[in-house]
Amino acid sequence: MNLFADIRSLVIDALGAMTAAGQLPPGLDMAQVTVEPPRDAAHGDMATNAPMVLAKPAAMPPRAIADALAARLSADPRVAAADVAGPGFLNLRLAPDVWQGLVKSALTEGADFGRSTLGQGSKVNVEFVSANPTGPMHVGHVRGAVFGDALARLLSFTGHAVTREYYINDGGAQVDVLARSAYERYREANGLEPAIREGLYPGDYLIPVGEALKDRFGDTLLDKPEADWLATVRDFASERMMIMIREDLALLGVTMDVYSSEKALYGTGRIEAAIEALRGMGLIYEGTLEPPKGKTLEDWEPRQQTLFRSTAHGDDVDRPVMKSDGSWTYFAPDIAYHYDKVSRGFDALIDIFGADHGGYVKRMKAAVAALSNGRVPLDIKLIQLVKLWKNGEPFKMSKRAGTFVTLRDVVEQAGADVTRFVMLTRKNDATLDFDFDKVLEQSKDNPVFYVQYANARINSVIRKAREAGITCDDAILASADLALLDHEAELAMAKKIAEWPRLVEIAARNNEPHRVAFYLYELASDLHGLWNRGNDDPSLRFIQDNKATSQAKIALARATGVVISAGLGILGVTPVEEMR
RNA sequence: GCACCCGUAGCUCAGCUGGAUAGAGCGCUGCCCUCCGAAGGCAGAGGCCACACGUUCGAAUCGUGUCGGGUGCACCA
Repeated sequence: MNLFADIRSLVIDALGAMTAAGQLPPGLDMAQVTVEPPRDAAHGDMATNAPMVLAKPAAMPPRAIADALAARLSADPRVAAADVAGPGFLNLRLAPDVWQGLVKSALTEGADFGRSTLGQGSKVNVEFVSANPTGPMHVGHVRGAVFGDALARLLSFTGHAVTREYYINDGGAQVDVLARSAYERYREANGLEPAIREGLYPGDYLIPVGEALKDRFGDTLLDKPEADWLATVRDFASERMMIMIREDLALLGVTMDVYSSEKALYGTGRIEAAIEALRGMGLIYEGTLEPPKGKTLEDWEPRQQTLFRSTAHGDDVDRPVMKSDGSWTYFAPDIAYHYDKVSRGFDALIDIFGADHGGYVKRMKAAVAALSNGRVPLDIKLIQLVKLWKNGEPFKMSKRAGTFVTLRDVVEQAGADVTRFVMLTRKNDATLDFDFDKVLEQSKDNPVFYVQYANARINSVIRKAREAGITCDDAILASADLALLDHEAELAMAKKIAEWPRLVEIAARNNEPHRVAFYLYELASDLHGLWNRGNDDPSLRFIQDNKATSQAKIALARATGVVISAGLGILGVTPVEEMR
């Protein structure tokens, strides 16, 4: 149930009736008509801009439209008052039983309250993490993983058919480096001195890989030229790395539906097919790029290459798909991979990249636009850096080669729930401070705690009420006499709950899960406020002497809890029942 | 030089598809527990929404330009 959508329908219907009655000219476009909460609650419960957006096309003064519309809306029992304000705002005040009914809806719909059909079952592919399989996940990956997972949950909740996908970058030079690094650990496992040269991965995490190589191959790979073992060790090691990465993701509570391999694209003709598809559109040509301006490259020389005319779809310069030696650039398999996603029938693609890949956005969008004939939108969300803090100072990665702050470090220190929530308390394109001390603090400084505390208080009320012999099952609460919820503070709480379905849709439309985190904070704040008003005014306490009154008030608390649980569910955070 | 992101209270940040007197937390001042968890709440002070012009009935929001900060810029992924 989305009350804002319901009232918007009411407004649209009223406008239609006005048109039929000759009060408005026919053929007006109602798409711009909105119903939203006014900025100031004193203005009413909902406001519509209809008179103002229709004034010009209807060639009528906004107040005239507003007056007529107000008269019609007032006839609906849900509308307690319709006031024209300012230049032509129409402020609606809804009857208390609308809000009381909303509390009931939240209880009967439970975990489905706020669920939306916005996506209409459209198939959305969310590609995220996609870390190179060369080592454990580090802190830089965590935010992208959390964001992608929360976005996937949000889109599922709003009626999209979501596929979570990980693109394994196992086709480039970095997996060869991995292989050479693992080979040295293999030599070490065989009792030889490893030569961890400059440019190899020195991390300890490869020691067990070396031992596993020894278990599998004994000493048969020793003293052989690289060409004999490189492919074998590379496959073995990158497979090991992926196992480790999956374990890391599991620590965060992130799972993938599909893992796609870059390497698997080579030798299958799929890269060639994608490039040929573009060539068929006249978007592939042989040419030479200009040197970048304003930046002197000492070794720059003109090169004849195979280029993708990405400028035809909004990019700044054309991009090479093939190196001058005839091998593919990294961009070519990426094109093929996105071509594959398009041909799998997705209606929309979302890529989640680190902010350092910003320069890659236009060309990727150009490729998808071309390959899908503009049918499939690609949204690329760039995830900004996370700055770690500890003891009041920046927490630096150690300079010691190979020791960096891993995902595991973060999760073990802060916990998955806290990590996830905090990572989502900022827009994806703003840098985020992650303070190890603060995130574990039990105070309202810490938004995770604050929201969890609200939920714990709700559960505490229900516990106490049950001890007092009051039945508190959702079904019972939903059928309580909610007309007893008539205090302005209680109705305000219900109004905040009513915003949830609307908020979810806004967040989903913009691919912005952080809005959920901010909303939950506000919801928790309202709950804490209501709770404390019970100190001054005993009639606002949730548990009363009268059983029926108690149930009505507990129903409100429980409805709040339903939304907190649903919201935390989208963020992938477990609601706590009790604070410890 | 070009592209992308950002510029909102002392600090850290929200702000929807343009809407009314621009919000929250921290910090500062002062209050509230014989009362469901004070791990909380209430109130106050604090703003040229970087700047200029433009579009509009209306701009923090859209457009152009300037200034300031970040990031990325040929066959590395």
